[in-house]
Amino acid sequence: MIDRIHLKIMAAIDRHGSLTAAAESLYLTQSALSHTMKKLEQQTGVTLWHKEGRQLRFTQAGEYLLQQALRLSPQLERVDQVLKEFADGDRGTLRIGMECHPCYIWLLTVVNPFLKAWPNIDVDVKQRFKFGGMAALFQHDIDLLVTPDPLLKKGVEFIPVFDYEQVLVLSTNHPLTKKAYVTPKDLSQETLYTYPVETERLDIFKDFLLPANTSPLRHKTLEATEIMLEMVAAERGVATLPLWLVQTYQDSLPITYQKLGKSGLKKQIYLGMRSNEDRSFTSAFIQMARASVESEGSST
Amino acid sequence: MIDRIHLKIMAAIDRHGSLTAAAESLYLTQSALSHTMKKLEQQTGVTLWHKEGRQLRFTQAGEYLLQQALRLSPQLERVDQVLKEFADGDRGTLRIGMECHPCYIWLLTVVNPFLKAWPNIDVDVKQRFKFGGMAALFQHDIDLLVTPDPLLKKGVEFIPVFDYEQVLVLSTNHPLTKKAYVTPKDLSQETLYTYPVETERLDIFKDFLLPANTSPLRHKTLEATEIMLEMVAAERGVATLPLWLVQTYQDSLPITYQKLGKSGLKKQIYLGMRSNEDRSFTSAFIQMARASVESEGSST
DNA sequence: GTATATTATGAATATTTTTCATGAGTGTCA
DNA sequence: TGACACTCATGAAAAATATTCATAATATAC
Repeated sequence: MIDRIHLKIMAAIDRHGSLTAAAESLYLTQSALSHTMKKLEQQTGVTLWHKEGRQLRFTQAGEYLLQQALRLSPQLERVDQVLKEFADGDRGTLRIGMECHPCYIWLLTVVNPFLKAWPNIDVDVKQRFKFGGMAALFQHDIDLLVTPDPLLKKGVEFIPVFDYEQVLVLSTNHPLTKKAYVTPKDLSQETLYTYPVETERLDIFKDFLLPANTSPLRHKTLEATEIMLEMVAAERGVATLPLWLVQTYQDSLPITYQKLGKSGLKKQIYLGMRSNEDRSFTSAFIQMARASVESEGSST
Repeated sequence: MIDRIHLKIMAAIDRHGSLTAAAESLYLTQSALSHTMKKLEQQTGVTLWHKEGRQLRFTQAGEYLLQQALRLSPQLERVDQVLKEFADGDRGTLRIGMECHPCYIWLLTVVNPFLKAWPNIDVDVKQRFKFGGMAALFQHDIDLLVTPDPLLKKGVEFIPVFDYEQVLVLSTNHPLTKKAYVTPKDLSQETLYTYPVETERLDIFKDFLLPANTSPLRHKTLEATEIMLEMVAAERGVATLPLWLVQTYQDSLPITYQKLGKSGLKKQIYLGMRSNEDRSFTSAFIQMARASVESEGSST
C-alpha cells in the first residue's frame, strides 16, 4: 500500500513547505505529487492534509506518516548505499578456504596488508569442508581456495602462487639424516605425525607412500605445527612439512630435514576462484598473494 | 532505487524457498518477480543470487538485502496498519478547546467514560487560544470547542449540550441576598472576581453590565474556581458562576446566590466541531456529552 | 482589481509492471 | 537413457500505473 515515494513526498513537503517546492526537489511536477498522494488517501481512506489558505496543514494521520517518513526514508537510502558498495566491491567478506595446513602462516602475511588496503572488506578463513574445498567453492561457501591440488573444472580458475618442496622433518640425531635421501621403505619403521585430515589429501601418502604400497609404522595426527615439530625434536617420530616452514624453525629447535625420494617431493600452491565472478577485491587478494611470494624470492 | 516490492520479494523467496513459490504467495507470476529483481540488479549493479541447480542461493549482497527486508518490511506494514486505524477512527487524539472555564469539571465526567470506550483515542484539553476558540477550530488546533458563544459560520457546527443559569455568588451575609434579584447598578459598589479572560467573553459583562453601561467597583481575576469561592465566602467580593457549580459548593462553604436580573441570566453550552469532518470518535464524544447531561436531568 | 501564488483535477501521454509464451537448465524416475 | 516435472530467465505484448499538460479554483500581496 504505502510505498517509498509516499515517504519521500511527505518528507519533502515538510522540508520545503509546499507541494510545488517538494515537487521541484524531487524532479517531478506538482501535479504528480498531488495525484500520487490523492491516490494513497483514497486507497487508505485517510486524509493526510488540509488546505489552509495557500498552505498545507497535516492532519494527525499526516503527521504520523511524516514521522515514519523521517524515520524510514534514511534507512531505505542506507540500503541503496550499501547495495552500491557491494556492487562497487567496497563491501563484502572474502571467505578463504584452506586445504594446505602449513600455508596458514603464509596466509596471515597476505591478509594483514589486504585488510589495510580494503578497509571495508572482511576476511574469513575456513579450514573444514563437508565435501571438500572444491565443493565449498562451487557452493559459494568460500570465495577463494588455497590448495596444492587444483582441479581443472569448468567454472573455477586456479592460479599457481608459489612452488615449494615437501620434506621429511627429522631430529638432528635421527639415523636417516645420514642418507642422501629418504625412500618410502625408510618410513615403514617410523612414527609419522601429520595434520588430522584424510590420508588422500596428505602429500606424503598420496605422492610418496601409496605409490610404493608402503605405510609408516605408526600414524599420529596433531593440529598444531609447533607441537608437531616439538615431537620431532623430542625424537618421538617424523613429519612432513614444506621446506620453507622447516627452515624458519631450524634455528630454534634441534631439527633438520631430508629430501623425499631422489629428486624431492615438489609441490605447488594454487589459489582457486570461481571464474566469471568479478569481485575486484578477490582479484586484488590474488595479486597481493603473488606479490608477497615474489618479494621473498621463493616463487615460480 | 530499492522499493518496498523488492523487500517483499526477498523476504518471500527466503520464506518460500523459490521464486515460483514466492510469486504465488505475492499473487504475482514468477516472471514478474524475475523481471523486477533483474531490473534492480541492473540498476544497482549487484548480483543478488546465483542459480545452483534448480535452487537459488543468495550472494552476500542478497543476504544483506534479505536481512534489511526482514527488518524493514514489518515496519512498513505497521505504517499501513496504523494509517488504516486513523482511517477507521481507531486512532487519534481528540483535542478539546474550552471557552467555558467552569465547564472543566463537567468535562472530566465525560472524558472518563470516553477514554474507556475508545481505548486508542487520546484526549487533550486546551484552554488558551491565540485567536480564540473558533480560529483554533478552523486551524485544526482543536477538534471540538466547548463554548457558550456559538458562531454561525460555514464549516462549523454547534450543538447545544445543556442549559444553565449564570448567577451571582454571594457570601451568606451579603446585603444583596435580601433582594429578589440583582440589578447591574447593584454591582457598581462590589468587587467582582472572574476568570482571567477578556471581558468581551465574560457573560456578566457582555450580557449584564455593558448593556446597562455599568461596571463593578473593582474587577479582579483568578484562575482557580475554588479560590474564587473562598474569596466570596470571606466577603472579599462577588463572582458569577453557573448555578449548578454553586450548588455543588453550597454545602461546604457559607455562600449563596442571586438571580442576575429579573428573569435570570440564562445560558447554553454548545459543542462546536468542523462540519464535513467525519471522525467517528468526535461524534461519539458529543453523544456521550449529551447523554451525561440528560442522565443528570439538567438538559435542554 | 490585477498579478502571482498556491493545490486540485481531467485528459493525454509516457513509463513501468505484469503477463504470456517459451527457452534452457536440472533433477527424478521408470 | 529418455520422458517428465520442475526450476528460473527472457522477449514481446498487454495491462496498469505514474507523469505531464492544461486549466480550474482559491488565496494573498500590492
